[in-house]
Amino acid sequence: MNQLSSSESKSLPKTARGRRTREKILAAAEQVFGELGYERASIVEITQRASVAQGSFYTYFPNKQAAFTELVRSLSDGLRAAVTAAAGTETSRLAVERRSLIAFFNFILEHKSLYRIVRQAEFVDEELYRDYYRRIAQGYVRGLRQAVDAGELADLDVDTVAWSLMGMADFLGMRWVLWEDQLPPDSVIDTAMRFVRDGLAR
Amino acid sequence: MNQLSSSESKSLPKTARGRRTREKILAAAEQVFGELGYERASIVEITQRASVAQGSFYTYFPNKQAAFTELVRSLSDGLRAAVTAAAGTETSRLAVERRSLIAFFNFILEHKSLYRIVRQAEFVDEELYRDYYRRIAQGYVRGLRQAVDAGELADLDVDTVAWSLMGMADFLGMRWVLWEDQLPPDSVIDTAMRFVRDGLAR
Amino acid sequence: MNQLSSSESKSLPKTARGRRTREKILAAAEQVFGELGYERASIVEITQRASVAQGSFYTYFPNKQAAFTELVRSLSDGLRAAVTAAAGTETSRLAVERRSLIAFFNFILEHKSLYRIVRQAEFVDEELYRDYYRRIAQGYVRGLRQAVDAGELADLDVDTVAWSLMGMADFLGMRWVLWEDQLPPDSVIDTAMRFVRDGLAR
Amino acid sequence: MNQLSSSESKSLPKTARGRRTREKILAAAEQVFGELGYERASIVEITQRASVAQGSFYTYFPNKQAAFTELVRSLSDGLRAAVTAAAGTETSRLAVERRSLIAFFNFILEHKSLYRIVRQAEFVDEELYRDYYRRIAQGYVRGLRQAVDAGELADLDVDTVAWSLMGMADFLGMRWVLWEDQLPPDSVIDTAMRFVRDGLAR
DNA sequence: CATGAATGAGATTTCATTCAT
DNA sequence: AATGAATGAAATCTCATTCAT
Repeated sequence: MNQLSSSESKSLPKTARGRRTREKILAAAEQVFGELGYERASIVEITQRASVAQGSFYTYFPNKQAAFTELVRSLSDGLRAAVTAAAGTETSRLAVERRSLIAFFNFILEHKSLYRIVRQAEFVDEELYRDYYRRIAQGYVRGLRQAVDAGELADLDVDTVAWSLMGMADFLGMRWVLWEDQLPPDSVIDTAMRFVRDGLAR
Repeated sequence: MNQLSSSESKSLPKTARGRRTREKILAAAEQVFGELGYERASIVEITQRASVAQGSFYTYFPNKQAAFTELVRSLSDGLRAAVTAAAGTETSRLAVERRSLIAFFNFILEHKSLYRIVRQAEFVDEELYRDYYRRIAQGYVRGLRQAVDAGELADLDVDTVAWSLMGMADFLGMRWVLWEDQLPPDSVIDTAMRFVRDGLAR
Repeated sequence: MNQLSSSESKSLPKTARGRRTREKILAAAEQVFGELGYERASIVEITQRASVAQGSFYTYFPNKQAAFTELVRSLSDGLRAAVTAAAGTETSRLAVERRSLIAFFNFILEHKSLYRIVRQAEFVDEELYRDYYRRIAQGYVRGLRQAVDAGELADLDVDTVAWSLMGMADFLGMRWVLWEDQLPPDSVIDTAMRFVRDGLAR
Repeated sequence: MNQLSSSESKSLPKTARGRRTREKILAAAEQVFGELGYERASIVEITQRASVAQGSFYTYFPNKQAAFTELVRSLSDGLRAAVTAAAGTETSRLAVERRSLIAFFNFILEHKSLYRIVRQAEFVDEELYRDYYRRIAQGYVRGLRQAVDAGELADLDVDTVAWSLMGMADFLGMRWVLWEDQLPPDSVIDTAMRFVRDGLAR
């Protein structure tokens, strides 16, 4: 399910040493893309931070874009995994919502590059970018539909709600986690959850 | 419509011919920045589309970034003006909210470049980018605070709500207006407004 | 009929200065391609010899290949013009043949790069390369056909003869002009012409 | 068939396995050099086609050029052997000439890479390139001198004639064998031979 | 004001060759 | 002998910006 299926990699390393080098490059790429954006991120910068020669980049990636794409995919997978895991055994939709939101905030606190990388994706590979959001929306839709079916929520248009909730989370994350470099205070989470609870109530 | 606070412009043109040239360049820039993103947009491309010589760009803007900044400012102003105007004489917060939302959708339908330009701004001038959202948030905050004070809404943390509403609108606009190139169907707007109404109800 | 029809040029210079620069670059390119071959010829080397900045190359040619192509075309045109002019008012086929041969030798003595450039063309643009020879062959064919029709020559397969004569001239030119940097001695020319005379006699 | 005078090879393989690997590499090199030319041919491409690791190339050749040189030598030897063998027991110069020509056409039909490889040689190792032609010319000269001495041919300058004949053969081969991928039709060979016969007649 | 040429820094990518295993 | 990773120099090309006319 994860990035090993990514067929865009030039050639997956066959030795342990190779694997290590590839990881170093990807890690550096995450940093640099996050800091400078796709266009301003240069292979020189990436390889320097990874402490490898410029040419080594091309041992593992056919070009700049491929590394970027792999990064987006891998972050996207990581985020969805983290959020899914967070839901745990909760059953009430609202409890799941709260935990997911917190998991999301935690994830981006760890990977602050995510925001900037995803937003750059819009200009690098539009489909990739849309897919990122579509996939997250799908998660919301599935959860919401179940809850509606179970009579737990009002019978709203789940698509609209999914994108609304995603927008909320995204902007709260940007405002507090990204810009202030901290988890949002409880008051924010409580307010947001109350808003959601009532907005979706039957 | 555009306030001349833009102090980064070299010198505003004095002749009518100059003004026209400047406008042509800015219009071309909006197109090109929107299509290609800041980095990939080139002065050659902009001046070609504007049908002026490359050098003429520098008659009106000290550099690429200045033109971009002015564009962001001008779009930002335009958007806020449109939304404010839309509110009109409505008094109920919800009615204002609905009209604003629709005005927002209309504006970006006209200026689809707005999204892409604003998102590029993150990598060109971070302050500019944050300001764009902060200013819009301020508008929300003001309105919400009044409504809360008037007892029209529940006593929620207005900051959180402002960013949530902005996120909702932003994502719905992206999903329907930007990606599908149309105003969202009524069902979307209705669902969103119901959600807001109940979420904010006392 | 000449290179002004070459549509591959990025943009023909509009000013006198521009025209001069373009010429300087082409002249340098002829040198460098001739000395080093297409692949080893670098834009740096070309622009240095032309005493212009690297970027200026791209003001006049979209890429390395375009400059090369134009060069081949222009040399090809030059050669054919020189040979045609040399024939002058001679009427006997053999006299024309002798003058053409000498004109050919003179031309390549002036443009020793021609050989090497044309041979590189095989790897740069195969059609271009073939055209070069086909066009020259055409010239031979036309002349031969007339002479045959006039009963001046034996009724041989003109195509075969054309390519044979071209091959002879090419190799004699390579052996004496190119490698020894001199016009072939009279003995060579006389022998060759005697060979041709008898070989083609009725 | 290949003489091991190639002193530039690192060390000839001692095991059978080694010999096989070396051959695989050379065969691949012939292909790749023929298709892409010397500069564009890459070691990666060669070793991939030979199904060996990149490093293995350097087990058998000190560098790219050495492999190329060996290839040229080996093709050159092969060609001369084939042509010599074809002459067989013929005694008339013209009969020998005809058989040689046909043998030449046959050889290049089998080794179409020959042309392209030899022409690349001009830019890789000029001496090698000249030697290739000089050696072939020598063969012609020897044969012609004998025929002249035997009173079979007119007393022409054999050097000039040798290079002329070589040029003819080369161009006919290029035009029909290389470009049309077939042995030249009989009419071509007959015309060429008639031309030679009369041109060289006493 | 407007034009278009000129500049040169910097970016991506390729590839022969070396080296550790 | 063979493998595949690592290296780094060099090449092509782009483009914001400056300048002469």
